[in-house]
Amino acid sequence: MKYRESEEMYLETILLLQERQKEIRSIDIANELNYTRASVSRAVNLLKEKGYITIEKSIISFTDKGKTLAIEIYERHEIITKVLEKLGVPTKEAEDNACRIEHVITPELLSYFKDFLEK
Amino acid sequence: MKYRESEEMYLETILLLQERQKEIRSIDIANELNYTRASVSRAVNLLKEKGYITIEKSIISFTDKGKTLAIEIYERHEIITKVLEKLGVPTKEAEDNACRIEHVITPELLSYFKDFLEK
DNA sequence: ATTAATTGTTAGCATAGGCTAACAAAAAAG
DNA sequence: CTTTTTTGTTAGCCTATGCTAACAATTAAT
Repeated sequence: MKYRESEEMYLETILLLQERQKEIRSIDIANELNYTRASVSRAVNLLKEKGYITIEKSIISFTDKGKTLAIEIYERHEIITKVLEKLGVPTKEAEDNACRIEHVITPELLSYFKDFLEK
Repeated sequence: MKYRESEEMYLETILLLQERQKEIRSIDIANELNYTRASVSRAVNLLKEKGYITIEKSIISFTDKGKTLAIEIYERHEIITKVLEKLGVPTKEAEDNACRIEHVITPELLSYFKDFLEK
């Protein structure tokens, strides 16, 4: 089973929100992802238990481990988007699909994508 | 939620098996996907209920609807594989990732992929 | 400071889709 | 034609992850 997707989306969303606001709470994530507060509440607690984030007075922050992972996911996203754009896919469509593809590709394919972008 | 993936894998597997043998039973799918007979038993019954296959004396056959869908999925797979190969990804890796990507991309992206292959 | 609004949490439901265990039916072997 | 092996099915467990409903805690407004 691969239930990685949801976790990755949460981490990525937190990273994204960090670029717009300094303090992030569950409600921000809920609004961004269009999930209920209840769903987000549970999810962030799982992220906390896994050591990806800390929560102090409802303010969510990455741990080093979490930040590293989030950045990795985001880079994956960017690389895929760029590759798709190079194939002639309009930005919106590329972004959209990168979001879906980023959770499933192998590290090897990602390497080939990097190679492709470099030449 | 998108629980499409599993269903698509089953349909695709049945199509694949049809190219190697004329009669397909649950056990063949189980062997191919490395699932238990129990899991496959339930899954094929769901496919039957959805009108994608028929089961007569354990022999599984596509309905027209199911066959059409399976072929569509398979074509998606092929197109993605070809695109990846054109980017310099070795066949095995391309196949592997096509298998993962085919369940998540939008129809629009698929169109762009087709365009890309045609020029 | 009370009241009202906004956030967060908890409990519990639902579904998809794997699994094991136990049993039933069908096919193969003797 | 029994016995053994192979298949198929059923029941029920488990996890991830969405949801609603109800309640708690915090923040903002009067």
